[in-house]
Amino acid sequence: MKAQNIKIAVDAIVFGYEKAQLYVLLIKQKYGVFKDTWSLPGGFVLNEESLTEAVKREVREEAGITVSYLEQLYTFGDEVQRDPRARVISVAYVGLVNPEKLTLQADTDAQDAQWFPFQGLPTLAYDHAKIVEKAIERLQAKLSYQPIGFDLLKPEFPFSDLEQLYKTILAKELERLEKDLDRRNFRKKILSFGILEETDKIQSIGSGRPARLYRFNQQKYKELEKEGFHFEIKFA
Amino acid sequence: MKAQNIKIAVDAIVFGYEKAQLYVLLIKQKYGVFKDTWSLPGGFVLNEESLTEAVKREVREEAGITVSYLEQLYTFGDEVQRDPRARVISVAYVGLVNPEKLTLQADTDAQDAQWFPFQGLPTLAYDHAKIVEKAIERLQAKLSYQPIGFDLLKPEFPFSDLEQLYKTILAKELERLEKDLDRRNFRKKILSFGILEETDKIQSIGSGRPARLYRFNQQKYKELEKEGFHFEIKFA
DNA sequence: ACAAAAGTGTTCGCTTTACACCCATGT
DNA sequence: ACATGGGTGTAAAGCGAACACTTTTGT
Repeated sequence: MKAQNIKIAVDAIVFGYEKAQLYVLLIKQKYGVFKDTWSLPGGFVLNEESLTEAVKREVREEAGITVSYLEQLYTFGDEVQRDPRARVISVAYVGLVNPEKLTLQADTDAQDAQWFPFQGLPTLAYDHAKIVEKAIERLQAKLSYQPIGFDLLKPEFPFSDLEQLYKTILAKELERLEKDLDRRNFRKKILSFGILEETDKIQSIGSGRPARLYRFNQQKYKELEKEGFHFEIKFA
Repeated sequence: MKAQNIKIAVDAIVFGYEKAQLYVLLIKQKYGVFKDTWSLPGGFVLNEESLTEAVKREVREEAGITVSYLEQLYTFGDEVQRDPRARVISVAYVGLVNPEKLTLQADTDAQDAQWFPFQGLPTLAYDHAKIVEKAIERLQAKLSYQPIGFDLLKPEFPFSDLEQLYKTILAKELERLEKDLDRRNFRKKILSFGILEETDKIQSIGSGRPARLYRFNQQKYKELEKEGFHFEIKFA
């Protein structure tokens, strides 16, 4: 039996959200067959680091960004051919960042990192299109049964932002079902969970009545979860 | 930068079900530090095979079994230390087999393969206990939103078998909620999906009224799925 | 005053739940 | 005849869906 000659890499698909737009972080490749092609941040795992460490390191090195949520997505092991001399297996992660980090510093190597609107991604290197597809499915699914939307918002946000986030990310789904999020029902539902606390801040943007800001209470959520509570927002 | 020295392996957690019992397939290790310890079937991925091929091959070689359902579970990459000379990353898969395959042939290397009742697993090698834990969570979760229970039953089965399967696998969950599956409601629900077809066979086992056999119509399910149908059985 | 966004309750229909008796066979 | 498991309907409650007007600010 020949010695195993497979390399292991990680790839990150990092989502950001701002002003009713979902963004994906991409890196321009500098070398190799895919030179000047956009790709997801990622790279080979070092011998001494864990997989999540590797992902975080790559995202930091390539874009100067720290994610606020990270979750393993899937391991793509059948077709990736990154390096002609060796087979590569890639463990893909989904990351979320809050809007403060959406502006990229031009430090380090970050010149070639850029946020792209999810609608309107360029052609991607390797099999990254497949990863993106799986990632958006996961994001959409998780949005309906886990409170991860908050990781894409500022720590304190008006209710309408949360609502708009759901509308944006689930747009395709809602369209297919010919449904729309009902503002009142959505708010009622979320508030009934008791995982949001209202701050005493009120924010006014342009015209219209100013909005009260809310904060997600992670701790409260974890408590409730232990008691058997399930976050769930349905669209049927 | 030192050359990457990480090996990639696959592990399979294969579930079987029979007579209100959930089983897990285990292999007795023949060599190494874990000699004579039970472990999940698995091993290193060959250079030329895909991950799923690797899993299927290992399960075949080590237990002479072919699974009827296979799904990637998770990639465990942070702590596995299988071989003292190299780090090992393991991609775990969940497999399901129907009851016909629950009797192991004594051919090939299968002498050291054995089905263990899920309640009552021995101490496992490596980090396999962690894999088992994640796998049962996945199995329980999927049971409620995907029609995978059928892969654990014979192609034609009485309704009570399906019901008992759910009761068995979700026992912990039902206990925690102090709920029980209602026979009538369960049946009504499942039948309302229109993914079961009744056969004209009637099966009599011991005493009691004989039961009509049903068959899962995979094709019908796929059609419905395309139209936006979601299989779902709740326990709240 | 008007435009723009935030905030708020009620009714209706459907889905889920709870619940008990008869049926067909083996012994 | 009795024991065993299979098969069936209905009523009440709870939840999700639909829906419109008032409030507060900017211009």
